[in-house]
Amino acid sequence: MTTKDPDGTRKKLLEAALHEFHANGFQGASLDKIVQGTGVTKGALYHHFPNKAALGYAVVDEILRPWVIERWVEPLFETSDPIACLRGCAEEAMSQLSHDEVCLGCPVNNLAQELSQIDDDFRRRIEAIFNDWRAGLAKALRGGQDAGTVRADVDVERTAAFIVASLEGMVGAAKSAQSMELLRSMAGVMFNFLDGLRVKESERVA
Amino acid sequence: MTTKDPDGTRKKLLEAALHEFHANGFQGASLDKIVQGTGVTKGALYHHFPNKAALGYAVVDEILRPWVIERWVEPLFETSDPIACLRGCAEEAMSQLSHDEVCLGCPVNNLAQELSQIDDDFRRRIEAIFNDWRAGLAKALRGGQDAGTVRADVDVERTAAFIVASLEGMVGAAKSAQSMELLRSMAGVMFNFLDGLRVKESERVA
DNA sequence: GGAAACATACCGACTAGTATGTATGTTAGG
DNA sequence: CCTAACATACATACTAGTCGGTATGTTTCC
Repeated sequence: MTTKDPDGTRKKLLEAALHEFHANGFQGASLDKIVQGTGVTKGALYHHFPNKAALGYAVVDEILRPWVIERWVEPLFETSDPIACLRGCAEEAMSQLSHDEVCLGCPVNNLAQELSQIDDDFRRRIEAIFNDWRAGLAKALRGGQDAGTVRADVDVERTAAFIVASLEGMVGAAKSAQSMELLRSMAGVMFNFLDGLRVKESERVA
Repeated sequence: MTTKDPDGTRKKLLEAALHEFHANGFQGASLDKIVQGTGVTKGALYHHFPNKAALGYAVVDEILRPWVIERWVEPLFETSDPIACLRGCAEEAMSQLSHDEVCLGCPVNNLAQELSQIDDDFRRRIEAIFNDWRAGLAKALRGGQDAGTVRADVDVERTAAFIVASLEGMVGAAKSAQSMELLRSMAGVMFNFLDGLRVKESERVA
């Protein structure tokens, strides 16, 4: 230890924990391995977090939630064409995904599926992320309706929920198949579905 | 122990293991708890299965795989309207789902998401189930095209993959939200999507 | 300014408990 | 009577979490 750096130590622990959780799940994650990777010690870990669960909660709240919002929600804030915007998010996410990352899946959904039934505090925190996402997407679709890019008969809340669930399902399927190709195939169908939500040129109100 | 019953013992172990895995995940499952529930002892367990992983593999191969095939694939075998058939499967599945079961999610996808990255033998076995499902659905869609119920321009393989992934994603989202209502909402959007795959009445070839 | 008093950050060996898996003993049945 | 089927007791490894102790900062007060 060269010098005290509480914020840095905390951040290192969160990052290391995220990777360990992503790779092994929360239950499979070992605190010893987490601290080994950072050089930080267990004493420091328990100085910053009262227990393993609290470390997990902090990872969800302080890393995953901002990450999802930044990548998937904020881009939708000021667009009149949410469908194109969403497609852009998806394509960017896919383009940045390595083979290894495909095999690891979505860290948020991994935790959701592993822990929802086991730890209700975990579940609520993760659900907050999905709620933000669904709400942001629904609002953007609504905006698209106002702007005339999205069909008026689309139920924005339900459609948003379906889209978010499908995206996570696709990532999960690709993870299980270890196949980026499968992910891209399914994305193609999803994009067709999204196009089906558009106002058709022939129906366009000038 | 009143009498010896190897097949029965084995089956009891598989059922108990399935429930433990479903409730706590594979890593979170305890062999002691599994045997406690059945009255069978640990010696019997290790007589029938060399280790915990083998027990898990057997659950996937001998319980989950037949279960998925029976519920989701076989009904598609002899139908000329796969879209209606699939919808029927989904609605039946939803109608039989209790609140607790919604919170537990799909046992197949739970294991897939938990273990794909950790144990490749697990992953391959689970992937075999999804492959069967996707292939069966794709074949049925193809049959629907031949029968004139499904549009000819539908890419059956990719669409099948998307549908399976979306279904699992929806169940996973409902699990995280602990909400049957959300599941039904998303199902409505899914059914609309499926209807979009139909040959429209106006385009029907007599 | 400087030292005492205190607070925060961090260290790492240790404990108690639990997990899977094993070794050995007992029983039932062809 | 011999082997498969089961039971019990135990070994071993690993886990989360603890606790006494140390080092670095920060405040207080003469």
